[in-house]
Amino acid sequence: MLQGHINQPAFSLEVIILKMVNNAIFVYLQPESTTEKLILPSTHINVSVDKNVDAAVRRCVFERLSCDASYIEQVKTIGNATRYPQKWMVTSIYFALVFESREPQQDAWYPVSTLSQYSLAYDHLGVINSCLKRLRNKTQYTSMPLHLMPNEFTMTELQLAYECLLDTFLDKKSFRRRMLESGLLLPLARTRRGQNRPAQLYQVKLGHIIHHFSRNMHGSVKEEV
Amino acid sequence: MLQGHINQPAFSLEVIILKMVNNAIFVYLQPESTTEKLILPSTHINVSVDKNVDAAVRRCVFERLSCDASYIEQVKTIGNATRYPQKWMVTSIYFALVFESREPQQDAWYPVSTLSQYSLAYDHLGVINSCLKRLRNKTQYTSMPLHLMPNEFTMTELQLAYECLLDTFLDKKSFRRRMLESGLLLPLARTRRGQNRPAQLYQVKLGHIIHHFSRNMHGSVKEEV
DNA sequence: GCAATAGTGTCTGTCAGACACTATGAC
DNA sequence: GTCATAGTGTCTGACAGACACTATTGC
Repeated sequence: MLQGHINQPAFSLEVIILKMVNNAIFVYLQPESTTEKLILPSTHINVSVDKNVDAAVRRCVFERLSCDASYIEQVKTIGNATRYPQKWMVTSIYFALVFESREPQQDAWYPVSTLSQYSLAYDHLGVINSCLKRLRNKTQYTSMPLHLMPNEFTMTELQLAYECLLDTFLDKKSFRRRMLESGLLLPLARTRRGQNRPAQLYQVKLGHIIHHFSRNMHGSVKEEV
Repeated sequence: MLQGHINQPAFSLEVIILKMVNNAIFVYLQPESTTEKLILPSTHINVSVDKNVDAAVRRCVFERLSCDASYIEQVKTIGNATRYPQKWMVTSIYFALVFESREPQQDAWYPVSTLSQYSLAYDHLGVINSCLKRLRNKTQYTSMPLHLMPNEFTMTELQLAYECLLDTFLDKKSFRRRMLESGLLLPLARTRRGQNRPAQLYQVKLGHIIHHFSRNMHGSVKEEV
């Protein structure tokens, strides 16, 4: 294992890679080699390859998924002597949103709603939960969930993404109004056809990073089933 | 200078210490020993003293001001090979809000509005500005400025703090409504007397960290003078 | 009384929530 | 026609902004 200078902490990165498939959020985890417990993908800075920390995070994602993250955000940097045994370690935690349409089958994707059923190493369950909390918070007042969407999507699909993150129902009219008036979406000349009225397809406008709405969105609580 | 392992970046902390005196924000800066340019206070983790990164930040503040920070927040962690010459360095940037009533005279406090007149080392001016931008953003929808206040304060003093951070005028009625309805303030049995009607004194309720309002506050633009 | 600042009453505007409504496709 | 989902019209309620008003002190 890499070690820092004797008097200096080592530095590592951990990435919470999230994707959404069929209105459920999945996180990418891998078994720890010795204990078989699940851990977050992690890497160290490779000073001869990585231009900066963000680049190292994107490398970490690409090495595992062979696809680029739509969005990465630094959540926090934790550093103490106790998180990992016998080592004063500083770790920057990131989340990475990716769009990947493949079904999250037997491989390394776990639905975040059922994480407590698995055995996660260290404090990784807590770290994931605090990041999800942040993502959910930001979903209330930003356009962040746009980064979980495919290239083309309908308004209903976007609304389902928001609803899945917030775990509430949103009103269709309010949601459309908010999104359309934000000017973030580009209506395409195409529609998605089904057994019903065709739905307008949208794209995220070029250059979008994140939009901060001036009011929060709450929605109505989903009933317990 | 402390160095990380040959293949690992070194880790450091930089702290933007802010205080408010007479409705102006001041930042604590110190001259770099060799160039006399101004730099942010900075420290390295001392693995035998610091319990965690936050503790190291508080130590950094205390060593310089002999007082505790009211609030610290990690802004971001920057890491690359170019910010400091010849060294792949990872740095966590924090801001620390302190209340200190002493006049910011000849010593190390600089009004943030005039920083461009001074010569700051490296990218420190940019780092300070991006942190201030964040503080200003959060001032629009959180109770963060409460941490810049003394133990007891009037509603008008609090409003002036918000106005100074946002650089806008706020409506007195809306501001009072928002603050009082938030339930964050404890009215004291005391008033501040002057040449006018005495003003109710308030204290921040115990346990307050930060409150997120459901709408932004904008205010009206201050006229150019 | 006046000056100064504290604090209120109340109207408007904006936007989220609610929810009934219409529109357009497949069949 | 029916069913299904897309999309609209329009009212309400919460809360920020505007601004004129009253209240309480020192002098």
